[in-house]
Amino acid sequence: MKVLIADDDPQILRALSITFTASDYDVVTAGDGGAALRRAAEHHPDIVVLDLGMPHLGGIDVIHGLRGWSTVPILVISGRMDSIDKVQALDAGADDYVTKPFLTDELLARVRALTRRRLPVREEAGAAFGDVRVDLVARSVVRTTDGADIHLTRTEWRLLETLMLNPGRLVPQEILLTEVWGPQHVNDSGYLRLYIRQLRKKLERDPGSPRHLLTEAGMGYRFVPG
Amino acid sequence: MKVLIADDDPQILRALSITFTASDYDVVTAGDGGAALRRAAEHHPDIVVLDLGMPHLGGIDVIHGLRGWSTVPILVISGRMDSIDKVQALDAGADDYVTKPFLTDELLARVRALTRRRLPVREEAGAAFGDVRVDLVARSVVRTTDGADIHLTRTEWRLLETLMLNPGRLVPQEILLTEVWGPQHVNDSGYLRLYIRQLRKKLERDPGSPRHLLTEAGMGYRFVPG
DNA sequence: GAGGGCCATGAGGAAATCGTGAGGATCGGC
DNA sequence: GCCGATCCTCACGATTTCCTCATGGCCCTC
Repeated sequence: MKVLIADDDPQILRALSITFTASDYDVVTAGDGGAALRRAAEHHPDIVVLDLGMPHLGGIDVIHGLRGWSTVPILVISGRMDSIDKVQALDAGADDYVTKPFLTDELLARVRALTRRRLPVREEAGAAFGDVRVDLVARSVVRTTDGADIHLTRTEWRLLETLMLNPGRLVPQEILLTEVWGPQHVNDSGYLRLYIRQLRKKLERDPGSPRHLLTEAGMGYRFVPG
Repeated sequence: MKVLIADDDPQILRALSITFTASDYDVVTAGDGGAALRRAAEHHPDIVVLDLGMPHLGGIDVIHGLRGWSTVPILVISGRMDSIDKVQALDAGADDYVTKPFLTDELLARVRALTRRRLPVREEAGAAFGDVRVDLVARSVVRTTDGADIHLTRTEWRLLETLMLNPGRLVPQEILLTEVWGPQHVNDSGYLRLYIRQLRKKLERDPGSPRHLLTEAGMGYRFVPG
């Protein structure tokens, strides 16, 4: 489980890092709003812990920026207890709001509550098709003919996940590029083609004439289960 | 949007009912834990607002009971600020925890944040007519006679979508050309005829005498569902 | 019944898009 | 620093998609 912590106070940043690391999270940190957005696009965290009071690009702006392309849970930390701030942050797209000072136990419990929501969606996610069985939660692919494990890289997983979470639906190139390579991807689908090929090589019975990872020229790709 | 409010204090129950009703929620109430579980099973609310301090069957028990069969978002209200209570409730399956006294605005914002996650359940836009069923969201066409997938190209989709979003209405050529080929299209409807033909070939039972993609000479085309 | 719009049809070439192979850049572990 | 895994760049056929062109039918007008 990966957490992105964004705070302009180095001391708080450090304290939170230690807290989350001690609870077995992978921690990514950002010292300002711009860095938070870049880190999020780069690392695809499972949860974002965000200080509302950052200079320049503020917390609300970061929420808007993230929500432009991501549905990652966002927990806001703030020193301000005003109702207006809370409402503004929550309506901008934040999922929870904690005021300083807060207790570590409560923060961790709220993070658990937020990340738990994602799991049930993915628990059902996964499917068997062709010669393979894919488990998106466990991140494993098994070939059903001989039981061999098939290894996918990080980028391959992100791409496959985006496609498999929309079974039967056409997923536009733009969406795929944004989900896998972040919002400021290069507008060239060169590497998208490359990774589709990789997936077909590893998952399709006959990569030359795919039956489950289909191309729709000029539009995008489609995952067909079964 | 339907909310279940569970509290043993009739006064709070009434106040919350008024609050949520004023915000256009359908309100279901329960005065104790047992009633809360029964009402939830009966009414399938979109969100549950739960007081932790109910006698007999307490709030934690209700959370456990609900989580046995439902993933409905649960927001807990409590007079106790102890960290241990919050952690216990959140880890039992609650999604948010608010301590009394609280502001109405904040409560409503938190409820919005919790229910927002559920919305992206895609609604199917499309229609069935003739021998085919068209899903504009998934970008798929299935022939109902034999279940075969019918493939449309990008331009064909854009044209069909423009027509289907105006069911029964005449769509002028000028509108179609602008929607499909952009504002500075060539003012010749040569390719418009071509793609109408393509769509008829793929969607109409008898492309020679179309029943759903109709020509109105000199004016435009009309999509007739059914 | 001749002529002119307007539309349907068929075939074929231009252009965009895609699949493929080879190879260099980058990153993290040792 | 080395090495392997991973990620990305580039160039070239192959395929799909898009559009042009030419022909013929229908209907209305004159």
